Amino acid sequence: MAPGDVKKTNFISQIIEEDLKSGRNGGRVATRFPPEPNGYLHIGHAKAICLDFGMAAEYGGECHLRFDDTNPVKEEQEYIDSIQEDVRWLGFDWGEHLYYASNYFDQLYEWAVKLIREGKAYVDDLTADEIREHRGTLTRPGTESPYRNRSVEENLDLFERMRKGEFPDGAKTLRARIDMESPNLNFRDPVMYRILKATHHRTGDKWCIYPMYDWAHGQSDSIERITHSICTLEFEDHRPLYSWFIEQLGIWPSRQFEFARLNITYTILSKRKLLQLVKENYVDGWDDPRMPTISGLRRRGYTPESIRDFCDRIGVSKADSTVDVGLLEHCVREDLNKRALRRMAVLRPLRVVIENYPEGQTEQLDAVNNPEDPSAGSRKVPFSRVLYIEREDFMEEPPKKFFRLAPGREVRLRYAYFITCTSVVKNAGGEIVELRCTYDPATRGGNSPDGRKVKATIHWVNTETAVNAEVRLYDHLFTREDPNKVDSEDLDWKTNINPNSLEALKDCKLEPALAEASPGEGIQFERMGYFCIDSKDSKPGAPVFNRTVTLKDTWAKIAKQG
RNA sequence: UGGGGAGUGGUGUAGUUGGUAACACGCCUGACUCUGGAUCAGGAGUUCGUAGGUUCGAGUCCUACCUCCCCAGCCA
Repeated sequence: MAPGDVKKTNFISQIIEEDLKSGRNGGRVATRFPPEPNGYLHIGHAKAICLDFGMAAEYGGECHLRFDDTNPVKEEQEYIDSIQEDVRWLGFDWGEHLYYASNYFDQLYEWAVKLIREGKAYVDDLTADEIREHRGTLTRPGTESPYRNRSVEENLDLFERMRKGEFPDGAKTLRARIDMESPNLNFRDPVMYRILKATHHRTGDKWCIYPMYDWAHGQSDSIERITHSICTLEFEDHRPLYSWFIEQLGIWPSRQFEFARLNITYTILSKRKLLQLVKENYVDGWDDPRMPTISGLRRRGYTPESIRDFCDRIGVSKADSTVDVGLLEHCVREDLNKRALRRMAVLRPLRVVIENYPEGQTEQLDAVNNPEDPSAGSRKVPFSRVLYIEREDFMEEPPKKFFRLAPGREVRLRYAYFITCTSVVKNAGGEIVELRCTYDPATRGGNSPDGRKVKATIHWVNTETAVNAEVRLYDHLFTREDPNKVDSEDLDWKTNINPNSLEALKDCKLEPALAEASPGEGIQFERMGYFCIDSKDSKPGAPVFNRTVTLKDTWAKIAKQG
């Protein structure tokens, strides 16, 4: 945050401040980020992480990382590892506070027994289908299960035997005994435990009954003395149940607060759908640079700072909304502009021969590393008679607003010389294969002693010393602003996948200094955008670069308008 | 048709004792520039979902209505 900026507040921080003022939790603030380890974290989670950890940090509290691992059939160690890596990479530290809901299985079991003893929970023999039928509908009340009024002794015995594994999966459930006519469906005797004879990634085969979300989450918060349990809007209906369990148990009163989840244009943020993209090979994996996952953004070249800044700017509210993906892009540009070294790289090469430049001669020219940061210094760039320039920087018949190279026109080669195009060489197919130019030796370094101005400066790479590379250009993964919008019912969101979201250019020419680029380092290819080494596919001697984001491009805008 | 939420410029948000709406992104001008980048200066755009009401005065209070989102997993 720049000095002078006003600190951003949101309704959550206001609640915390009021609680602090009233001394509600003894002046203590504890939050938690509770991912289920069934997928990789994405930018939507980053919003939650920034909020959870951010609030704790702002008010001198603590934020726990707690894995909500109550469903062994969907959860894996791989996800636990990636989640920890991503949270750390984003810049947050949970210190000693790493927990698992599965740590509390024993306590949860005891509390369940307590509720059974008090007649507030019972073992139900209804099948899943029957439970659904008995639940009623949104407008019709449910009906009570015939097993609802079993004796405490019978319930205790049955529950114990459920735990011992005497019944097959799905044969019985433990349900809270609340109100089958409640207008809030969550109160119609919610299932607390189901039988699942699955090996848990942490508790192994110790358990064959596993707690449901509603029964596990609030109690876990309470055990950890979480003061502000922040979650997304779809859990609003669960809040009364969250509080009900805590109240019945008489345990420490954690409270839940809900905010609107993040949506971004041209982006899908649903773990289920992202998993589908991975499983069905629409992308290269969870960390495909086109994915909105933290690992995908990292591989794409986004910085943790830029993601945090983004989360800061979008704010926190309870209104459903969709953020323009352009804001995310703006955040990386702004961050990278300050720190990225500038380099020259020609993505779509066009040969240029400087006819009046001595054959066999090479000179080293000075080039600034970062105009935004004088301390970044400068480097030498080799120049000689035959060069590459960007194909799109030349037009044989330029429209009025095109300032770059054209027959008879003079432009500046960045940090080098003014050149003038004298002729165009084409192949049999009429395709331009080479440009013949002359240079003005007096403009060495890029300035003309006679004060002559030129309308454009273009980048270039010396042919003899060029490093060959593959460069991957990315576009939005979806063609529609709202990927979930389809024109007819028989189409699904996958029909909106952008077939051109990846363009791999294999014949790119880089200046020599780029041979030493290291992964994780954001680099600006002058006039083309910000790029970084691909952490997976790049090899020494065969570099692969990913385009993080383009530079703002006024010409592209003009060209598009026609 | 039950319950729970939300509606402020194109987008996201701020607006906390009611006093004629602000910030960011985007957009448009211009200046400057060896990146059509960056930077700087300026500009357009909202009357606050709708209709009433209270009040000298309402985005802020009241009433009614409209629209959108979420909930009928032994998922989280």
